[in-house]
Amino acid sequence: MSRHPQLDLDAQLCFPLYAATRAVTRAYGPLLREFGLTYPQYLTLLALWGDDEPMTVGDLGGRLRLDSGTLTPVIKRLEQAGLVTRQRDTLDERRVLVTVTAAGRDLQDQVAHIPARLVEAFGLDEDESRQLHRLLGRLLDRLDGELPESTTR
Amino acid sequence: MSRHPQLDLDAQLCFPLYAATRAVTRAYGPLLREFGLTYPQYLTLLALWGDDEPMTVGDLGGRLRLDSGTLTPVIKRLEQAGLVTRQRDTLDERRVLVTVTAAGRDLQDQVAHIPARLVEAFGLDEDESRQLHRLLGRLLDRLDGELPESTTR
DNA sequence: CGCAATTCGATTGCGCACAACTATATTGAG
DNA sequence: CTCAATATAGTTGTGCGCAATCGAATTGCG
Repeated sequence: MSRHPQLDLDAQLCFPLYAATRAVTRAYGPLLREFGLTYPQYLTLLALWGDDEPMTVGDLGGRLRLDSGTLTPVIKRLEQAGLVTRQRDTLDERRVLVTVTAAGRDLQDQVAHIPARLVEAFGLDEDESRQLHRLLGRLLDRLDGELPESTTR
Repeated sequence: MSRHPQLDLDAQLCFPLYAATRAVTRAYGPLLREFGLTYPQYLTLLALWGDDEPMTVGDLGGRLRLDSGTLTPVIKRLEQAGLVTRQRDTLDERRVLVTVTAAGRDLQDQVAHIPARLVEAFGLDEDESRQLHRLLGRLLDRLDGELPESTTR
């Protein structure tokens, strides 16, 4: 055993959080695969569907808390799949505007059943889900809150 | 806005979970970097410190819920850093035994202060931490429980 | 206006995750 | 004992995450 009880894997929050996230991502895998999507691609679409378009790469990054190094290739794959378009903003050539295509909008209806499937797989009752959601929100606010949380929302 | 309210990013558990995990990993980054470790490498050491050695690659995978495709390169980097050794089990040549070196054991004392630093950064009180831990545990049990949870624990 | 500072996105490099597959070793049925 | 089935780690290929850097566009100070 470890010389320091606080170093025990299961005694901390970090490992259960890490393992649970990967388990959830794995649970989404087969459902999203049906539509040729990965989990980060799906989240990117959720962000686009839930905001006014077009969004810039920076807007998406602020929403998803991902930088351009991660997002650029993800968006390019969504573009390749015909779900979004990318175009330089003519008013500010530094920006790239991301817009959902008709096919991308249609996908909303096809994936709309997925969240309920996952909630079922999670096996938490409504009260537990709400608590977990609240605690994760507090954690996020505390850890990411000091960052330049975009004022575009 | 989305045509389906259940597709809203923040209304679900999946995105807060995903974002919180990345925020926590980022929070560990600078603290672990001081010792030349990444977060998965740190978790791998925690698993080794917390169990009887030597552990096989499969044992580690069962503990961390990672497969050999992920663990093999992680362990090789820990070996490169002089923190663990790898050797074939002479009794069963399929297995690889991972053992912590003296330097690896010494690292325990140096990182022992890190969990408390993170707990502080999380900004959750004791009760909230316990609740979050419990809920994540339930989620993990439910999602990973059906897998061949190794009997070596 | 002129030019330094800033913004924005893309690029590069590294290290995970994981699926799919391979090679080798062990086990077990007949 | 033989050989098919299984167990185990490693390899390969794809797709994130993120730090660091770059190049181009924009802004703002003097």
